[in-house]
Amino acid sequence: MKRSSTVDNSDPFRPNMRDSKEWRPTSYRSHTIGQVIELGNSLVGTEVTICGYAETVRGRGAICFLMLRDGTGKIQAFLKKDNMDESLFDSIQSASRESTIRVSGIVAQKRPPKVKEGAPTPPPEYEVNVSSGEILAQASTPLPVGVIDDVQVGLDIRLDNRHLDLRRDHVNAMFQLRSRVLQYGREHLISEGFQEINSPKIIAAAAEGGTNLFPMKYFDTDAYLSQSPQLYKQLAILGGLERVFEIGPAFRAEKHDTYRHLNEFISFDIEGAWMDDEDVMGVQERMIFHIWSEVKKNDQHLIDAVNEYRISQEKEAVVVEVPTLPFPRIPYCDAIEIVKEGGGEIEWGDDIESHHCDLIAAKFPGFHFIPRWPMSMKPFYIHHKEEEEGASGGQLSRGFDLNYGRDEMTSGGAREHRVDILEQNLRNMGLDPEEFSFYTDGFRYGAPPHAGWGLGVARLLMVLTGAGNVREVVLFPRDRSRVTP
RNA sequence: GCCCCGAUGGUGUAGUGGCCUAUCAUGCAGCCCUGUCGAGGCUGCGACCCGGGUUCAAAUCCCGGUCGGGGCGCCA
Repeated sequence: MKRSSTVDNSDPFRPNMRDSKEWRPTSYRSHTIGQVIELGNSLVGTEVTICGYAETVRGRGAICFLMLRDGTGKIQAFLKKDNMDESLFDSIQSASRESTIRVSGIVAQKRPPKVKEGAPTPPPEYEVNVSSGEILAQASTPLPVGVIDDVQVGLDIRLDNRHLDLRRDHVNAMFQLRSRVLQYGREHLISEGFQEINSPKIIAAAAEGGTNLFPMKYFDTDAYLSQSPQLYKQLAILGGLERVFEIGPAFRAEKHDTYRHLNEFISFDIEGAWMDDEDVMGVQERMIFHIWSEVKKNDQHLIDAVNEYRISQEKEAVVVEVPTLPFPRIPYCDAIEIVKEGGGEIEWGDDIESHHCDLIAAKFPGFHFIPRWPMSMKPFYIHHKEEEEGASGGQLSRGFDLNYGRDEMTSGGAREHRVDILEQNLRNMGLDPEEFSFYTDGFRYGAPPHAGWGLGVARLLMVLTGAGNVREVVLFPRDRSRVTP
């Protein structure tokens, strides 16, 4: 992982939004703005061509300051009427904010700003003394939502104008973090021998029962959008792929409307042969440890961009605290006791609801696993051992959840590999094994014991970025009332 | 599916029956300023969600609708 460690992130003009050192020139620009910032002094005196959005255009008369921003950073372009074509100068000077502009000129060290007496001298900054340029596309006015305006915009309006919302530093940073989280997660799983697969999203039958599926027409037959890759990743394991993962969409036609639910979401799934629930909990905690460690090591500038906004909103800054391994395991039976001790009304066999999770989170504020749920509360494909029973005699399962605070991140478990028990589980849950023959047939010819989990990517990002709503960390969220943009 | 709440310029807000030809900020338009950097100064523009009702009088009260917010259930 390459990363410049010399960049001063405290400087607002050097947000270092992306590591752009290796980007090649394109037809439109010789350098990214991030490169001009990072290379700084070594570029002084050389001509560069940069492109970006006009964040501000200041000054009237014979000089003009154009703050240009691209996806890698921001830099000031300095325009002087004497140094360039007069009509071009006039048109850039009167360009609307967020117009895209290309400028060419010599890199120079900026004149230092006036500082208060006794204040430290800021580090040197660079600018481009423009000699030529071009307005690539003029932005309409007024902007439907401000990019740098000092007003709070509601989430709904922001999502209607996501293309502009994304131009805001902290929003952009959150999506860069999302990409990093997926990258580090992949890296880790590949290092443990997992291979990436893609399962079908158009399916014929109810995959697991339970949640509602979106129906669709597949030519002349009825089909559904997949609610989970669960059964297909198991089939991949039965086929000898040993360790697989998939990062893909899942669709649920539930009419929920909360900060943590969407009707389309990205599920980060794994499945591994010859593994049980403990084994895959280990994979998960190591993967989260790796993600957090790498973000802390490489991406503090992105966290800083998020925090700069949070502080302006008088919210607490987020801190990337790498969790210690192993994560606490709080078996379901113990969790019930904790809820009871905390004054919650709950009995063995009840689901642990959000307000119950608050009581557990008071004792275990970070990531924690809740293994060994009652079999009756888990899907048919979850494995159980007959001899494992709860305090009141109910059958336990090898299913687990991973929670952070009050929120569930993951659901997983050891899978049932014994076909006769699998079919009995289906019947116990009121499902017809015949309808699942595409799945159960996979178990008839020798099946390895296996285990896996599914992780909600946006929920994990909520923890990392402090976002209070999954919609913040999903580009174009799909919820009960939103299918556009 | 259940419960609670809300809707005022492009954006975010103040306004709980007459003081509203509606507040403030931001924005936008224009002018002034030859190195700004949260630029500054001046002038102007722009709004009461829709439909019905109560009242001498409705942004304000009532009913319906639409859209949105919060909580719950369910889940990842």
